[in-house]
Amino acid sequence: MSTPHPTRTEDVFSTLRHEVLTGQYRPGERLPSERELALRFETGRGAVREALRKLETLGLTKSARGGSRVAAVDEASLDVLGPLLDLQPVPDAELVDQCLKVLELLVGDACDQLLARGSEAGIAVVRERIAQFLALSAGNPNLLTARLALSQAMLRECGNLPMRLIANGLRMQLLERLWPRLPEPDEASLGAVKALLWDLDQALEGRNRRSARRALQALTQLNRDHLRAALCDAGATCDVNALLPTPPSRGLPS
Amino acid sequence: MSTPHPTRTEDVFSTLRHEVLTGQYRPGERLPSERELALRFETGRGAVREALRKLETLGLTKSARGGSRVAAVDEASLDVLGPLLDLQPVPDAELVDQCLKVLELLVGDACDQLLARGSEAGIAVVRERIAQFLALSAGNPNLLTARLALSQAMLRECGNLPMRLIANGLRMQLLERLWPRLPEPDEASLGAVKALLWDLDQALEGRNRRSARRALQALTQLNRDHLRAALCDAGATCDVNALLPTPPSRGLPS
DNA sequence: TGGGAAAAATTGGTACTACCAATTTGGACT
DNA sequence: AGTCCAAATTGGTAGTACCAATTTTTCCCA
Repeated sequence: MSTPHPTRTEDVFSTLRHEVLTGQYRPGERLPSERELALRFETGRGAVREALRKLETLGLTKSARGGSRVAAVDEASLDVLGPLLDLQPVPDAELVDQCLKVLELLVGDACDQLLARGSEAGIAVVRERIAQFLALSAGNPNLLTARLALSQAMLRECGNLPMRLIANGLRMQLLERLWPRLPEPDEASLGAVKALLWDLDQALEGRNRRSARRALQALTQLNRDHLRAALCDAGATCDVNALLPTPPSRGLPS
Repeated sequence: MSTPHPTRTEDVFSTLRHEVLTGQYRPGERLPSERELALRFETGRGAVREALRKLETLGLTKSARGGSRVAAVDEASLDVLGPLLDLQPVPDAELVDQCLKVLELLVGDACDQLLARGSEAGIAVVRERIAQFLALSAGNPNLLTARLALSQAMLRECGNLPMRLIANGLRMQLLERLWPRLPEPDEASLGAVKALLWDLDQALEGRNRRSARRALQALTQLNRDHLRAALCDAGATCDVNALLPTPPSRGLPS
């Protein structure tokens, strides 16, 4: 929003997206006509149309002859999460936590599937990632990258494509916004993480699904707590529902 | 694919999407120029550009001055799942099963969160949905709708927005393709479902998270088995990886 | 006065042209 | 071969014109 957008289409797109997400147009309401929008943004109708196609693909609007209408937010694509986090200067702690909860769920199940299928190669890959992380010392800038590579490997090796797509999408949108705010791990917490990772490694070696699950759970809980604290310190709000425009009144116009 | 697309943009979009998903362009490879595509589809460059914007929003391509390039499939949005299912006349049984597995995971956790938070109103809503289903008899065409309304209610009431977005997206894409193939529940299986739903209802009343979890798990397992059988009978393939174009060669061009 | 059908204005869909700026490509030169 | 520069290519934007579907308004008749 502060940086000038590289293209007019992107400008129109992100502005309209923001306006829809902030509820300036209520679900089912008509959007201004393309010609009006072109006039307002001082651009050609082509750029406006391209922006509308993008909104439509996100599931935020429906275009048809006679006019475009906005859709309810929870009918939208997962990809609106990022913009939703951008609505406030500091991402909403509750929403971030919900995302992490879903990620925890997915990674946990991925690990379970991995062990259940007994994919030797997959387990080996994941364990190698763990080893790579454990080899890093505090202050190493690659710590986060290594940590992410671990969960990514787990999701890849579990063989569940939808799971991978979801996790990738979530991670992308979160990372973009959270990277600068991620708490620098201090000695103590890094030690805790490493201990848990060591547990996880042992569980993987012993093909112990319950232990692995427990270690992963503790690991992500640690992450969630740290991140929530960091966000709240930064003055984050903590109420998802306040972000959403008008609770869907039953029976919106088709 | 069989039905003629309502607009030229949609035509170009779905055709290109199909070609990308079937691997006719390898990840990182350049797409034909907009002018070439316009020529090929016998349409104006505007329509082609709108289609490209949609592909870009899906995460399947990246456009920049100098040319558009296709991205790796697992960097795409969750919304490519539907088209991915369309690659074959009968949706791939394995992929569908993976989707259901994720849905099961989400609904299960939603139920857990619901009980954990002890939201009286939410629990009441869900129990009402259960009652509505139990009131229907075999052969009633609303059975499926009622069944879906149940899990939808659970996801809505659990208060986790990302979860709702994911589940909605998954369900939408699955339903569109699977609705005509959904197995008509016979007396016996309907009875089993109703018994499990009754269990679930009891668990909800008693705020018993473990029982609820178990009932839900059994319920979705039933669904998965039925659907997989139906798809395999219809001659579905059963190998997700065969669907994906070229396993991502490490280090694709930026 | 109310309802409904016809006419007018609006709107999205498509096509075509022209020009700019960034990138890519290919060849000339060192 | 390696480098650099210029030309061709490509995406981004602007503008116009027209069509077909939809919406809105108008007006007539019961």
